[in-house]
Amino acid sequence: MATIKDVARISGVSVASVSRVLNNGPKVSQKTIDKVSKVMKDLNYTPNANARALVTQKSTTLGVVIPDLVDPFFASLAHGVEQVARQRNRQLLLSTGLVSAETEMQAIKLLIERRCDVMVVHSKKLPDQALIKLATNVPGLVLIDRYIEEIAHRCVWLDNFEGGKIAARHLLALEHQNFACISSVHQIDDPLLRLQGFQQELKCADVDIDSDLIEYGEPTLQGGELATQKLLASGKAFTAIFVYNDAMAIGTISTLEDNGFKVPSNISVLGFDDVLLSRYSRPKLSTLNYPIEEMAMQAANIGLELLTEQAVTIKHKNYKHIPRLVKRESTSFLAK
Amino acid sequence: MATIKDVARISGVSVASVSRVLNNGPKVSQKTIDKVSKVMKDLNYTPNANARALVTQKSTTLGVVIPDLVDPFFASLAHGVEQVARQRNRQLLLSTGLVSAETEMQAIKLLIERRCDVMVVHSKKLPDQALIKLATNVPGLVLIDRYIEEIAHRCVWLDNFEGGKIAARHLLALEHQNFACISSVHQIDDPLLRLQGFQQELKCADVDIDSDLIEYGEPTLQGGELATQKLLASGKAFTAIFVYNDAMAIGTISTLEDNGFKVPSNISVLGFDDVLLSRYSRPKLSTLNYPIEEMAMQAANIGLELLTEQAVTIKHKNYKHIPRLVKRESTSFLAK
DNA sequence: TTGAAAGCGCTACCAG
DNA sequence: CTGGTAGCGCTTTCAA
Repeated sequence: MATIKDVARISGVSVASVSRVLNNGPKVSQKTIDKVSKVMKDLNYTPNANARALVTQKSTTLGVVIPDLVDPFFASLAHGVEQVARQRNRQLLLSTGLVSAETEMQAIKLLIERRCDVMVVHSKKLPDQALIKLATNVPGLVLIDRYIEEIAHRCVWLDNFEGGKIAARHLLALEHQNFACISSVHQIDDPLLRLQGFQQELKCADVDIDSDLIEYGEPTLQGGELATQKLLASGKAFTAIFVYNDAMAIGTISTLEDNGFKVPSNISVLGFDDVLLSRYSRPKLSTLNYPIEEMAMQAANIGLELLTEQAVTIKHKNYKHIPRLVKRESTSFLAK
Repeated sequence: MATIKDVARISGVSVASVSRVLNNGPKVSQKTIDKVSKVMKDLNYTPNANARALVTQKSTTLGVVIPDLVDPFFASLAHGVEQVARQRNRQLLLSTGLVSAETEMQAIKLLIERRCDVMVVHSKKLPDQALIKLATNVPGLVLIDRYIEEIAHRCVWLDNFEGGKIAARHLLALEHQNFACISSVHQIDDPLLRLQGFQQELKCADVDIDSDLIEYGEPTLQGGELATQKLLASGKAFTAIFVYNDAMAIGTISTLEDNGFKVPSNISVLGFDDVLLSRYSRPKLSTLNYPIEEMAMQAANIGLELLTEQAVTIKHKNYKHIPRLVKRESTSFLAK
């Protein structure tokens, strides 16, 4: 592969001049530009980004750390970051495979080795302190879907608790009184917060939720089906159900209909996330929109800003997002 | 950020020695190892991958070029490559945003600038010659979902024509005689090939397909709905329909049911791709499995191999894949 | 077992 | 406007 030296030698100028035309540097004669450009083309010369990064001490990459690429939710997150990367002329570095604190740390380390200075990190397992320390080392590190007080200005997150409350309000407004809930077994705060918000709002309306009508499952279609079967097996009646995410909610609808219930005329089902799936289900799923793509874009932009601004000026900004209710077909007024 | 020099200075050894412990180099005393390791930890030293790549002239990245990350099909492709990357200790470099020959080329160029030597490329717009030339410059470039005779040993692709035939055989075996087709408006070969295969196999059974019953649309839910409406508007009868992909097929089912048809009892619907969606629809979609994730893994592995083996030995391998019929609920025997 | 030094490809500074 | 050159952080001979 041709180097800058080859180009210099063949076009009969110094490497400095070649470098100048490469970077549209100031003060280069048109003659030199033409000559060098031609040789570059002839040689099929491609500048070495690693060498450039080494000498300029600045990165042209944008990192993103997510558990998985196959989950549409994280794909959207990555997509958001990717858009910013393209727009800002950076290359996307993706690190995945996170199931533990170790792999999360490993993924971040890999990015640091590449001297990636801006990264959007989705971490649920690393302790606060580890993340805080990392943040001091990586100027453009931004956390997504997580809130840590000490680095609040670098956290873009969704208020899950409020999400639960919004869900409750919607179902209450539809005059439901008998609720069930399906939550996720996963060891992260999100499901817990959603459930707590839901219950708190219910309590405000003097409604309680029978503990037999709270079930847990894997956050998948099958998880939703299983949990719903358990709910049904309890023999207790309910007319509305708040489900941890859309995939589970679709499993729930499926199981409900297999058991002779109509959604929403007999039972209303409310999901969470508003992934593509929710628009494809029949009935179309009512859900809470989790604006993950925009959040990811915002996070990436914040990371980029962090590099330039003196962090102080934005230290006290708040990047909390509130999910938005999307009424579609799976929730309706309680039938009298 | 601490460099190897810092580590050397503080631990009182040469940079050469530090480099040796970094690379588990041969012939380093345990004493040196311990001393240096401690300093590295104290300094929170992280080796600079760019500098390493520069001097060793070898990359530790794995590139992937896809149009988009939000399309689950491409997310699966990226996921496949990502798994190989992790497994082989490489970092994933993702380039997206492809709608034209220019952007496809640009995406690939970006990877080359980073001196990425192995890449899985999904390109539909670049001409054969451009790709062939690229392949000679990038040792580990592998094409996915595309077949080019001259570099056949570096193409991992699906036989779409055969897919169409399999679809026809399935529907014929179910005793259908009156067919409709929904294809994609996109300017790529895939939809055309699928349609041709479908028609050819039909012809073998002496069945023809009315040209009014071939419609085109965007390869999305809405595209499927629109195309189906047009089909219905033609007023011609059909009992089975072969749709370009799963998203469209779900749109088709939706529209059919809105118009009083039952799937599959009145009309059978067959999709293509077998994306996650197909398992979430009701009725569950019968479709042709496109093993994109495994294909992506294979492509990545081939790229890696290309780096080591003398290309000759594998020059004549064939990486054609045949889609596999997945019978679920949306196709059934013709009702008498 | 260790260190000195050359150099990977490039940028940026300083002279001219 | 151009060339010479130091050096980014690292690996890898070659000597010691």
